[in-house]
Amino acid sequence: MAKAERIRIYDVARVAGVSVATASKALNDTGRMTDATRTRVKQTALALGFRPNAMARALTQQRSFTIGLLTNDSYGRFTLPVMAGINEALVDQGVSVFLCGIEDDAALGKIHVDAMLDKQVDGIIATGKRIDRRLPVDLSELPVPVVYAFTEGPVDAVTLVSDDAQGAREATEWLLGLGRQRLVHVTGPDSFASVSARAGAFREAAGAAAAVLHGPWSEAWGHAAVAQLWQQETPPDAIFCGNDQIARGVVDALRERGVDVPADVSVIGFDNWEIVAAATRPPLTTVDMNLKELGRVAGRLILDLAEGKPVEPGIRTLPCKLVVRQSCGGDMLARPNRQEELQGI
Amino acid sequence: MAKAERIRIYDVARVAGVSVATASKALNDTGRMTDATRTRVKQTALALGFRPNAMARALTQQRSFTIGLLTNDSYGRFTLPVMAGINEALVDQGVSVFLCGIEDDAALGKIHVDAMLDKQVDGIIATGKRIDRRLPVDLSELPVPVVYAFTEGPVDAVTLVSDDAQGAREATEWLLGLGRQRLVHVTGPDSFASVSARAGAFREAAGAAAAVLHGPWSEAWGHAAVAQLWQQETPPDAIFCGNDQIARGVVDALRERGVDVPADVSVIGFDNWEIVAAATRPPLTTVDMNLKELGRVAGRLILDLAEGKPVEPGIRTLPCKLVVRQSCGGDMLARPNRQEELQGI
DNA sequence: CAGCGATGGTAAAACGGTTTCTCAAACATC
DNA sequence: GATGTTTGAGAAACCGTTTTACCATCGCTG
Repeated sequence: MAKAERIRIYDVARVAGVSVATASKALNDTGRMTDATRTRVKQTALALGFRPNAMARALTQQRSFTIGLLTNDSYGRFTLPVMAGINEALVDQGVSVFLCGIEDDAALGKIHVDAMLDKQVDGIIATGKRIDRRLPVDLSELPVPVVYAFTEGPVDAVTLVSDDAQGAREATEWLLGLGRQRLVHVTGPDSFASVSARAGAFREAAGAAAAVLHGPWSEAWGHAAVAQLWQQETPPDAIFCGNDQIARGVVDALRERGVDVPADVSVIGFDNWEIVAAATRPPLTTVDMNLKELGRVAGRLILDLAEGKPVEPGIRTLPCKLVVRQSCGGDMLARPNRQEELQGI
Repeated sequence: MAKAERIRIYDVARVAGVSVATASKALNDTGRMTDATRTRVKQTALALGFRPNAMARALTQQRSFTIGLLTNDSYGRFTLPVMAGINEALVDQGVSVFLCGIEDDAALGKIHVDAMLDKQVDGIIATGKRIDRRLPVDLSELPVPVVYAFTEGPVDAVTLVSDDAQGAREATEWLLGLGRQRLVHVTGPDSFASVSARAGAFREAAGAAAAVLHGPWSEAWGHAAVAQLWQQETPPDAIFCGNDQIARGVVDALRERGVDVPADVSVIGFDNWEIVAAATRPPLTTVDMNLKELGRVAGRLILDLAEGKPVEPGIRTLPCKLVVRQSCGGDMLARPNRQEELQGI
């Protein structure tokens, strides 16, 4: 903890033999001066190891280069990829991110939002664990821009979601393309908007008769669903699951029954939660919601908003991507961009 | 986005009929004035919804009420609980946390640390995914205090770790207490310090002859270990695993073999990574490293340091706690504080 | 050579608070 | 009633930048 006296712009100016004003302009590439002066100032700043005090700068510029990320997703399963994307988009702009987990506690939410505003964040990104629920805080009358990513916001807000329907369609078509005929969709509670969206797309692609089974978002439900399905005379030859945990349960249950995945049955998951998808035997083919990209876009949007650039309000939908592993079988070479997908693992 | 003009202390002063200086002192409970004046100022501030600009305040006070959290744990498995604890400790002090994931990228680490310093953080907490590895950045000569939590730091630093040996001992003794006789420890690579610490404690408690098997930190290794162990004439009746993923693999492999958990074999995991531990069938009894508490302590320490209070350098070790679920069997009632443990799930 | 527009630079005023210093009035002391 | 001593409050300096306004100097033109 060497309490090295921090260098101020005043020091740079003195050493370079100019006024503070000139130093500031030199370093920010603004104002007019000879090239000689500008480079001289820059060099001394570099030599002295000068780093401007972001607080002082924020005070005049009305820009703190700081944003807040609000989430109620305590496992970080959705938030962390989003956060990674945000950081990726903002780090070279020198923007830092306050992360606040607020669970579903409105009071805690208010405290954190107030703290963020006090600290003059340039914007707030709201995110969560569910696309059709709101955070327990009202962000609609804030003095800073807000972007909703993977969580519901007011109708006129800037919102980012992943394309559940398209993801489900791709998964279903992939199964059909493998020659599977009896498709079933085992998914979460139908109170979730994502569930209906995915189920709808599944039915459209697989035929209206194709069964959709609802249950909790758990491995246990995957087991139960298999038990139920294998009571029927002709069990399915392909199961598209609403998330990776259900898919894992399904795969495990099938193995216990002696049903071969992927030889007898193809299974596809949803989320590409690597820790589950990769540990399943065989590793899960699954739909990736591209949350990192979603985070990147959110970061860029909040930046644009902070800079006053015009941003069209409304819902932006980002495509999902099928990540092919080994739970479906079939001819992987048929897939044109297979290399890339395998790398995405 | 109602761009409501933010109220400044100037406005409060004017409305309350005092000078800015008096207003400031009134609100901060400093200086001398009649109680009447003080409360009048406070009331007007409240009525106007005044919130001080944290940047401006930081500039004079040399305190930003902001800290940085640096991590290379991209899954957030260890970082999120730590972060939750930190937040819990700091939120009522009005401190916000910059979260920066730096992977193992030294350049990225430097960028983020510099950004934090520019933003005048009051301190930095370093954390990671491994207790015996350092982050790829040197934090030893920083102008702000640093606390290392669940990651290695310089010898004279303030460091927080969980008590691997004690956790392993408790797990082992629990198995012995259930009457198990042939204990085996299936764990991670012995290049990990935690692995040796736990293995050492295991051997001490279970007898020097008790076997310790090393492998990767994966479910697959759990399966492999069981295959290996059940080749022997007398397989173990209790398996203590180095993490929950291995334990999950072990439990699954045993079920596939028709070995009953917990009737025939007791299994204990490590980490209490709920998403794995609770989904295992039966749910895993496992050692919780109390990372949230670790975060709380880290938060308090960094605050003390920031306020200049004396903090003894050195390694602080926090106890682990056994979380009892159903993978061990035995008389759960025997455990005195069982209720509490079950709630901890 | 007076007049004028660039050019290169500086002094000073923000930004929004806190803190130190100063001072008049009220009060106590002798 | 003259002389300290509190007490309450305000003026001004400060924190470290950016930005505005201003001012020399210079080269050019007519």
